[in-house]
Amino acid sequence: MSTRRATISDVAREAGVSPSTASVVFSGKTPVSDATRSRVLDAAAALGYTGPDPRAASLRRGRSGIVGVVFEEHLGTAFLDPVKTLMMDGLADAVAPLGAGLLLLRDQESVGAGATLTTAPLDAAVLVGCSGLLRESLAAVRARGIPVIVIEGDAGVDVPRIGLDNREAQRQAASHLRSLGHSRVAIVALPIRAGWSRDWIPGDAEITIDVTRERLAGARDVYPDAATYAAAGSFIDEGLAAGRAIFADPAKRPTAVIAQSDLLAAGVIRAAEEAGLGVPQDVSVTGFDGIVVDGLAPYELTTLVQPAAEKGRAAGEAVAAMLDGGEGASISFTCVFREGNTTAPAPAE
Amino acid sequence: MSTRRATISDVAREAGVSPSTASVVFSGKTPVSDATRSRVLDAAAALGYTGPDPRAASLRRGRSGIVGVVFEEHLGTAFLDPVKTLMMDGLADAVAPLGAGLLLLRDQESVGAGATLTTAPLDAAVLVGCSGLLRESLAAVRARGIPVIVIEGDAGVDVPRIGLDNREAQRQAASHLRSLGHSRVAIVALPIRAGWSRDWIPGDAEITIDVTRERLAGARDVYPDAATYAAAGSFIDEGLAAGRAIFADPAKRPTAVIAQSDLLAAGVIRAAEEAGLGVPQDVSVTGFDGIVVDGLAPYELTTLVQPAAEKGRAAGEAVAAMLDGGEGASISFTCVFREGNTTAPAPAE
DNA sequence: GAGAGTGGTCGAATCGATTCGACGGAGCCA
DNA sequence: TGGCTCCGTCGAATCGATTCGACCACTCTC
Repeated sequence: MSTRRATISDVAREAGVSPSTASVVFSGKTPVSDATRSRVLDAAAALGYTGPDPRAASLRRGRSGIVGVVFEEHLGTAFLDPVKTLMMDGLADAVAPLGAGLLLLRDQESVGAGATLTTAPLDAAVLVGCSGLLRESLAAVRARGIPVIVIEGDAGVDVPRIGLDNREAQRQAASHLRSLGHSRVAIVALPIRAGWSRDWIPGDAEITIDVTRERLAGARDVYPDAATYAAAGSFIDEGLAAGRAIFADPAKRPTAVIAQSDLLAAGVIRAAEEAGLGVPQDVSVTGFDGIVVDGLAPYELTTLVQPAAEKGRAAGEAVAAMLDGGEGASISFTCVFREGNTTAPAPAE
Repeated sequence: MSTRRATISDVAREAGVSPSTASVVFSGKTPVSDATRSRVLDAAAALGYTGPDPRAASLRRGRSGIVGVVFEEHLGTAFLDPVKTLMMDGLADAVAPLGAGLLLLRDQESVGAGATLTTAPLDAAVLVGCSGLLRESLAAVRARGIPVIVIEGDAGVDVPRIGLDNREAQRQAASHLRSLGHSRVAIVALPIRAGWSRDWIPGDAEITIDVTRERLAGARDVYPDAATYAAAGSFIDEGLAAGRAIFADPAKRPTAVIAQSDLLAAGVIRAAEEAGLGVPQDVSVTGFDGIVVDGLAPYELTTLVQPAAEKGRAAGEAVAAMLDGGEGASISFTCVFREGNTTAPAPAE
């Protein structure tokens, strides 16, 4: 049938009230008498009206109930990272009270591609990282008065950000190793730039990914000359490959490895086992993130626990505050050092 | 300043054209002379107009460019599952040409919670699984004429679904084991219902989760009496726990284990190693999903490769078709058996 | 009994853009 | 030069709901 769907005016007419009253019955913003309410509800049922059209409502109220989350990488890749997953979780929790949902957006603006920062009906946007590509659409979004916040990235001075004390935290782990007497230490870093393939990097390599750079700086604050191998991503298999490279030459084996993520650390541990090295007797390994690494038992990583879910939650709360007309404040989170059973005093020479 | 943001009418006035013409400049739906176009664009720039308001546009066009993805579980949990992640990826790809994005929705309708199926401006909805809870909101959504499709679940006869030949596929794996001469076989199943804690289950246990039931049926088609241990989720650690339970009694050790997911299988393999059993010499293990299990090398699971990304893509395409006025058709995908190095002939007694 | 307060309902304006048929003028061919 | 087509622009209606002040009929209170 070609009869178009019922609108709230139809319902109002059917119930013999004005559209405004009918609207109020559904939104509950104003008291309505029980008699009226049930008349309207009955009329709605009779007409098959299932509530106000969200599109029209969002136009009128100026709110869509949608918070965009923008990732730099392919969606599938983003969710492979447990830290991001946790963060999303916290974010989802924090925006729920706003009655908002999370819209997944990709950073790329390729032609004919999906919803973008500029075309989606967003109330706010949360950037996870921030590449150059993003910058221009960002301007448009901000011009429109949409609150923007960035997690682990830099989107310009006036965009509030949620950060982490990466350098300080990593320094803590390194200090821990030094206090255990380790002097020959290797570092397994995260990728140093987009599209990076695993390899050793020189001490003065240019590093465009903030997290990598900061954590590396922290490690080098303690071990300025530590050999560094940068992986192609945060995966156990990458850590394994890095570990193999590191333990390849028995003569140059370090007594400790600082990995920039727990997954990398897990791989390094496996490589150590492969090489016949005991963890932590022969080699100590530290991670970063404090996530649960599935399948790592019985090891418990010595690592830096970062409040991943909290970061997401904080972003959500900042968004809420900005939507309320407040100022978005930058927040920096602190990692907590957690000693597991993967670090021990350096073996006697 | 309290000057409200510029609208397209403001731009039109500034440029000395009608609003309709200005609109057309931005949408590109109708040819416009170059002179007019640049006048409008200049006016827009002068006024700081950054393009049509998506809210208003979506009201008028009747499309929001948003496809809702509804999960049964907590978001964080959903993304822990590599199969779902892949599926999301495929889905994202398939809806991109529609100019649509993915809105994450949770199944729960708790009070004051976030965006819901009924309050979000959706063009279509994709359900991942379908619990009872969902059913009612589903009715409202469908009444509104929004296409709905379900992946791995049952939302009623008239909701098209994307399925998998779980039973047939699992039977294939079991047959493979039988052809290798295995007769003492154990099964490690996925959870049999929501909130399940790992434990052995009797042969006649009631199973409310479709995937689990179907795969189990496939395995039992070949090994009707196989002891079955149901895990609490699809994780390596769960597989490890299950494996320990299975290999606990040396007298009753099976020579093969059918795991309902690759992650479970990985855990089982680890448990076997722990128990001093070689894989595949002493015990064969099969998985299900065909994902890349990070850190499982050098093993290559004998498993059933399911087209996870394809499922998502198919869902997206079905949505596109339905949005085009077509009928949404149910599709069933087929798994491909892949022999790795985790199965071998049964050891001699 | 008059004035103040109150709970509920109504009207009308508004949110901002899109779309479709109409229309005016320019170019083309005979 | 007259009729015809085609292109670009314009007007006006429309998408569906929300909101705010006005208003009305009562009920308290003194």
